[in-house]
Amino acid sequence: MLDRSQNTRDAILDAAKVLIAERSYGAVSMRDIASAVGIRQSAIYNHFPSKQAILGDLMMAHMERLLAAWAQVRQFHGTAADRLAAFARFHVTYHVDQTDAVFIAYMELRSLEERYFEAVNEMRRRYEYELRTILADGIDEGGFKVRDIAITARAIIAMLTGVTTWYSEGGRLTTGALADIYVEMTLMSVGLEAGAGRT
Amino acid sequence: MLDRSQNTRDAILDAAKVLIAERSYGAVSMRDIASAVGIRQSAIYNHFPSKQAILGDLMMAHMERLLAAWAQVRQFHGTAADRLAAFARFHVTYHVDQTDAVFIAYMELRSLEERYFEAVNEMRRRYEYELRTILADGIDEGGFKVRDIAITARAIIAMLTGVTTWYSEGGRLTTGALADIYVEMTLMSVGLEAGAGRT
DNA sequence: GTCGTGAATGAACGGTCGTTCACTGGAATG
DNA sequence: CATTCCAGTGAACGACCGTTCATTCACGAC
Repeated sequence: MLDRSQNTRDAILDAAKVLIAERSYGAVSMRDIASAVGIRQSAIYNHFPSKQAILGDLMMAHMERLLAAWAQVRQFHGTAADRLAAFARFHVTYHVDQTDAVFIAYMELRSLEERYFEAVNEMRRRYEYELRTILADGIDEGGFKVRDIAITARAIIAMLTGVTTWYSEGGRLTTGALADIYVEMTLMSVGLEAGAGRT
Repeated sequence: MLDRSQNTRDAILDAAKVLIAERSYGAVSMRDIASAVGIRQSAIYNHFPSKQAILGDLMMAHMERLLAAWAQVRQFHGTAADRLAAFARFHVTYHVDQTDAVFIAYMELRSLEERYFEAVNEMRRRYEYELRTILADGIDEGGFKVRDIAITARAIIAMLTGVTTWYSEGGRLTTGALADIYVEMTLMSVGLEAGAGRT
């Protein structure tokens, strides 16, 4: 049965995600992961060829899901301000639900062997490029005050991603209210008035 | 002679800082650190009681230096916009020269045993409080558009600290020009016009 | 009912981990 | 010159690491 195999595989990925986010890749052993799943460590090798492959799979899957989710949300029409607001809202709301995966993606890049590293980095570039395009359009349309597209894009992504380092589910704000604040700060950070970007 | 001991101790801290930033705490062994210093692993125990103590010392020292450096720069006079600009400029220029230490401080918090963790976290809170005070003053004076002081403070710090994840010394921008861009984005992110904050 | 498939097991491998300890040797002190 | 001091050594410790492998066992297909 394919399902049984897939279930175990997913359980391994889930357990690894939580454990690695908690303790870091180097501090989590195959025995830890196996024990969290309820199997012996040797059984993991029926699903993954190595510990590295688990980390690689985790990070590749995370970036692929991120790009796919954004592709479903992005709009090519509307003003650059609207699209920037949409990007900021998407980034915050998507990341807030995936703090473990985000943490690993930003933290364990250096633990990745080169073949995985290159692929993950390429996807990060593609994602950043989406924001750069919006910024460039906003400058062309006028209205955006951006001194350096590359730095501004990274600054915005760093600001938005920062939410994952302190957000906890039981907080005083709903995800929507939280996103509102970040959207407004993002718009203002490129010189737009608060309230621009109606999305 | 106290000097010889102190030199070795500092060399251990320096080597550990570079190695841990490169590979993460869990992936660096006492043998790695000792070999980078040019001694055997057992000699480290003449200077530190444990591997944890090295990490703890590294992070405590980093936060203490950060707070001390800010204390030397901060001004109590001037408008809130000026002080916000000064904070942003300080944060970027200070962190750009210490990417290893910053990386470790934000990355290996979870690797810290509780007694170190609490102390380091308390210093982080103190630093964040400095920014919160400026934001609160800016709201009182009028001119700052801030919806939530706590979130805005964290968003700004995340944005500014992000510089350490991609900055490399041979880049196309001088530190000053880089800081200019971040200062402007910070000011705009709280609703000030570009060019406010003359520092 | 037999067979093939593949997930899971448990023991074992060579290696590395953090840490300990009896020791050595050279410099500082009297 | 004799003594104290301590950074540094090298071997060893028990534990744990990622990985391998012969084996077991439950299952769906014929």
